[in-house]
Amino acid sequence: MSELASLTTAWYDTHARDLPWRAPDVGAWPVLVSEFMLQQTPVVRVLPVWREWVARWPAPADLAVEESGEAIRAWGRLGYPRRAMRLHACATALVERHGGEVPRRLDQMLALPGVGDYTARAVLAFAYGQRHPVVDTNVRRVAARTVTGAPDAGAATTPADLALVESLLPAADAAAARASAAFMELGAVLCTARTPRCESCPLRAHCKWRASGAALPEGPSRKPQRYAGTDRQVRGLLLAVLRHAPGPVARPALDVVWADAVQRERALASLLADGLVVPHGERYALPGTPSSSQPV
DNA sequence: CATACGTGGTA
DNA sequence: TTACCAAGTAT
Repeated sequence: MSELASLTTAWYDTHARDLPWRAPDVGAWPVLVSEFMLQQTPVVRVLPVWREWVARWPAPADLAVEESGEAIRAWGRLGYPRRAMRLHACATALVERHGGEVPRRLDQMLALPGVGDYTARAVLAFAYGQRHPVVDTNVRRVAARTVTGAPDAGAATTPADLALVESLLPAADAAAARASAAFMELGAVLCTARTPRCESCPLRAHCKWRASGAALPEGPSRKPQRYAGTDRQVRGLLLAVLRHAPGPVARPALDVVWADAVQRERALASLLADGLVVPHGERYALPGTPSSSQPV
């Protein structure tokens, strides 16, 4: 089964995108930062923010001494700002538990805030060259199409997915880590969800899905992902106001972002519950924002 | 196991 | 223009 890995790795050797977190001298912390940012956010939007973060906070300890509100502000418009909070909490945990280093053990990685099955293995593979099944949406799609012939993977990552991908990896650590990057790249660049470029694929002669006609799914393969009118949108609007404010913000400045007061209050309450926003008397701010005598 | 959680580009 | 989709995690 290593045929798929060797073909994909050979393709990767000549076609990989030149992404900065893949440079050989990049440490485990910048790799970890990239993985947090890449959770559900496209590469092109991550690039500028990642550069800013690793220049500003080159080690976990540099971020850990900041207020979490600084992380939220620097997160910009990457989306899912809870990731910024978790990355800040992760930096703190790295300082407290691991001397400011990124650990090399899977169980220690999985115990970190915001680090799940994918991120833990991705960092160990890409930063430390370890052999782990690195299973993201790209890899699951590539495996589903080539191996099982399905047009897409199931809704969630299963232990069977991990086992299947693990069985595809070369035995040696470094080769396995490179194959993991190669499978992801293949899914991101060629074996895409909507417009696969099978003509250019190094696996075209081995792909069960292509052999059966490579038919794309009829309707939506996943549940519809609404945004307009949801609490998520309202949270985003509220947080955008606070990100751009120099200090605590009074109610009227928040009220203007959404007409429905019930939904607005619910969104603000959830931001407070998440710790993304903290009260300053009658006003609100990102965590760690100094109180100002000049109401905004 | 399903659901909540941002944002913007592309077809 | 609507709708899909993008290197997931926590609950």
